[in-house]
Amino acid sequence: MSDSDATAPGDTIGERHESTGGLELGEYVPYLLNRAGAKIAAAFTEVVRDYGLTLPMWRVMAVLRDDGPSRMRHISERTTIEVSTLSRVVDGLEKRSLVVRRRETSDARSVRVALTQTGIDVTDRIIPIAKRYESTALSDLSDAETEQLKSLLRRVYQSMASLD
Amino acid sequence: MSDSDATAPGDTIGERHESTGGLELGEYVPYLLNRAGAKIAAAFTEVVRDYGLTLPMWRVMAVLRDDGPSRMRHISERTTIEVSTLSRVVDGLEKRSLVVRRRETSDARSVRVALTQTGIDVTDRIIPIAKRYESTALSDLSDAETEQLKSLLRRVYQSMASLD
DNA sequence: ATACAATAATTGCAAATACAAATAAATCCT
DNA sequence: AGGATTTATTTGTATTTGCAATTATTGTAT
Repeated sequence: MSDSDATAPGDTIGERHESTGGLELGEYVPYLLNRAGAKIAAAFTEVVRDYGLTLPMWRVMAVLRDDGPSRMRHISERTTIEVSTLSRVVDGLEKRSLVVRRRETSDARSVRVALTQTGIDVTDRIIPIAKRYESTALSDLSDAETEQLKSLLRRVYQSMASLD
Repeated sequence: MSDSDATAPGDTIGERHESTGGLELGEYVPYLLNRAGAKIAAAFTEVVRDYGLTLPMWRVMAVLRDDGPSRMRHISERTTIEVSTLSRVVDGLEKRSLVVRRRETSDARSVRVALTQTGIDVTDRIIPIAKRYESTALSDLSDAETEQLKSLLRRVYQSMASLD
């Protein structure tokens, strides 16, 4: 399939830089990745807003539901939210009684964040919607292609993660 | 790697639900997408900082290099940067003499943003670095797999874009 | 044990961001 | 043509973010 790029070749104004210079964004993986991710994020931001949540809040909750009570550092790594930012996101969740912070007994520097029952309930109410959105995103892909995509994304992540 | 997995099973608040409940983040495409994108973005943020640029600034410049002089609306769509935010990003680029704003002659509501010669030069100096980072991200993938990934990402984007 | 570096989380603060309102110009309608 | 409507962009403002500094605790070396 030829690329369905929105770039009209016969643009009237301004010179184009077709063959020379450019990055060819339509072929540039970081661009394609960001674009796809941003679209899904934008859509889901609206969903969680109906539950009084921001997207970062939801991401934290999803991680806690999946991994169980966790330390800030762990949540930060899994959500890609900076710890300092995360600290305030958790403030918000705590204020809404969706999570509790508790000092770790084994290491008093650490904090253990856990969903409350309300937090679990809210998360479980949103999860089916999240899955529906995922289905929408993948609606044009066969099951095999979906698995292929997941695998490729994991490998790209690994390659980048090996840098730090 | 090797996560601190400090999940104590006998916890009172927020039990773990292995097979049930959770979203299985490791299988959840929006998560994988965001994670891979965030890693690349983080890495490249450091690169462009050496050029006195933020990542959004760089994205705008890359679009302008690729598409030629463009309107705000167009740049906003291509970069997924909100127009109001974009307006201030362009302010910054203009202050650095990397772009110029000019009123469109055909439609005086619109603004045409164009790279200056300096802007072109800076962009062209960063592009090879961008390509190197892309190569790193894709270092584990064959050429065929890379093409596959691009195609899948385009199709995911299309499916989401068809919602609005 | 005692000082010294490393780790976990929070907080201060400046910069970046998003939403809504304002401004300005083109298009539509009758 | 003239008033209402839509479109393109900018600005006001409250919120969010990220970096650096701070606090508290643990690990380590002597």
